[in-house]
Amino acid sequence: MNAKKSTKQQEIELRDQLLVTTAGQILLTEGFAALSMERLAEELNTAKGTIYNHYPNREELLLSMAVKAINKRQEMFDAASTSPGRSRDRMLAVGVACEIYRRSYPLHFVVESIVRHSAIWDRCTEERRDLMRKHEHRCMALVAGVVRSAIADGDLKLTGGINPEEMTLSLWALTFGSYIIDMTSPSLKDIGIDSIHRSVRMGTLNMLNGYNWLPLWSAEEHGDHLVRICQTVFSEETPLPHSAN
Amino acid sequence: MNAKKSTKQQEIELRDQLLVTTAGQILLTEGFAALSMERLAEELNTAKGTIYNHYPNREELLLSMAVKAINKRQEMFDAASTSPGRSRDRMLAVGVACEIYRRSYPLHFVVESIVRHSAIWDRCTEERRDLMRKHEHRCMALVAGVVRSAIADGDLKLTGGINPEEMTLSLWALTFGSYIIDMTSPSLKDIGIDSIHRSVRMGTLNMLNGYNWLPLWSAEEHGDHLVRICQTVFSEETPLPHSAN
DNA sequence: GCGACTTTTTGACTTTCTGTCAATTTCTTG
DNA sequence: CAAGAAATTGACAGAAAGTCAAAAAGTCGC
Repeated sequence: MNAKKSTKQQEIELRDQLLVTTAGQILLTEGFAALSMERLAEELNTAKGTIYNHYPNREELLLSMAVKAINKRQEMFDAASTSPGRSRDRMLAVGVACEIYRRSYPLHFVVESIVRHSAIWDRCTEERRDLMRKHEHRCMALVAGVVRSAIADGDLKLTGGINPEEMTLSLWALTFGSYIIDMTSPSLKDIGIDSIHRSVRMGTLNMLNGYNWLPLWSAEEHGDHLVRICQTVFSEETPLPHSAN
Repeated sequence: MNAKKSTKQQEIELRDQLLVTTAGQILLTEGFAALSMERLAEELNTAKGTIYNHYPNREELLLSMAVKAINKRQEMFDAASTSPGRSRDRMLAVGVACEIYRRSYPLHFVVESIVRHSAIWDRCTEERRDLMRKHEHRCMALVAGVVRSAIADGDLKLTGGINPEEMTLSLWALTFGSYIIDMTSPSLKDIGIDSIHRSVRMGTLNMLNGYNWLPLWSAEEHGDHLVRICQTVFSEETPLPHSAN
């Protein structure tokens, strides 16, 4: 066996990439219903059996896409949770990471949410599900770590019998829930919701202030810190469009 | 035509009820994948065509179940948003309504979330989708009304350019998102999340405190008010088990 | 309670997609 | 280049969706 991969191996890997990007394109432009293994085979000009050689079923293909997605998210959370400054700056950086992730990688978000459905999830191999769970727990742990560091620094005291993971969950729920509702309720604009992102920002800002996480910020201060973090921690990412929204 | 419905009409309505409850049972006990029109026909001892006489496809059946569910939710929101006391009590009552709804009507919640999927949603008639949207907007409007009354009473001032609907959305997102994550991430217990409901309660409590919604409450005060509201506004509903969680 | 008309039911049929697998082609390697 | 390994193929079986013409059941005026 060569140090370099054989021609055939390369070809297969190349096709795997093409498979994933094609699936992503179909998903984004034509929706979940349009994504069938038959369609993928046609699109790639191969037989259906070849597609099934790559992934044992449609669900596994989706989950493998989701693992790639959450991997990216974890990377961004990593950068956020180790960024410089006080604990509250790092927590804001996590929020910024979520917003950039949602804005810049819409397919990633769609895939992550599709894969949560039992109809999909239940049909995947335990192996890949475990991989997904590990990433998810790691993301959670990174954020919970920021909460813990805030407590250690004396910037935050949790009351009401809540623990750092539960607090992390409610932040995650607020963000994730907003995006899901936004994605699946196309008529939000009609009822006065201009920007889901502003709603999430203000929701988290006020939740953190409510938890008395020092230093307390006004909406203006929050906005200033947000811009700074975009420029420093995530300067290489696509900048947030309409920073004010 | 009689004032009373003919025997046949009654029979059909009866079967419709049976159809819906059977579908619900399958959904809860065996999951979405097990719910097929063929299976329903077998279960009701009729031909497939008869099932299609009731609903033109599986998706419409699900959406009709979702409309029933959101109808119940709207009823509960109605009771909450017109309950006596200051605005913050009413908002807490909405939170209590969500918790009771989630605990006492698990099928309702499952159906509401299933139906949000584009794979389902897109295949339903515009008519029924509109009905669903109307209910959803009505629920949102009820909660936003509580926010507006708080502003009118001088108990709340919104800053940061946010409007009542956006604030409502973030509360709804926190609650809905938590339940979704709880439902689809079976390993939450492993990472220190004992009670999703406590997490939601503390999250909303602190978000409202952060928005400076008067009167500000401690975790203890919040708990006291919660018990009171369960007993007064929702006394006829199944009481919350493990009130402390 | 009969005959004409309407409504409902039925299940065989078409379609669409999943997933399998034996035969065939292509690739690798000594 | 030959022989064994690996990948590809497409026909096939299976499952479920959704259709529809024929049959059965129900309704109603007389």
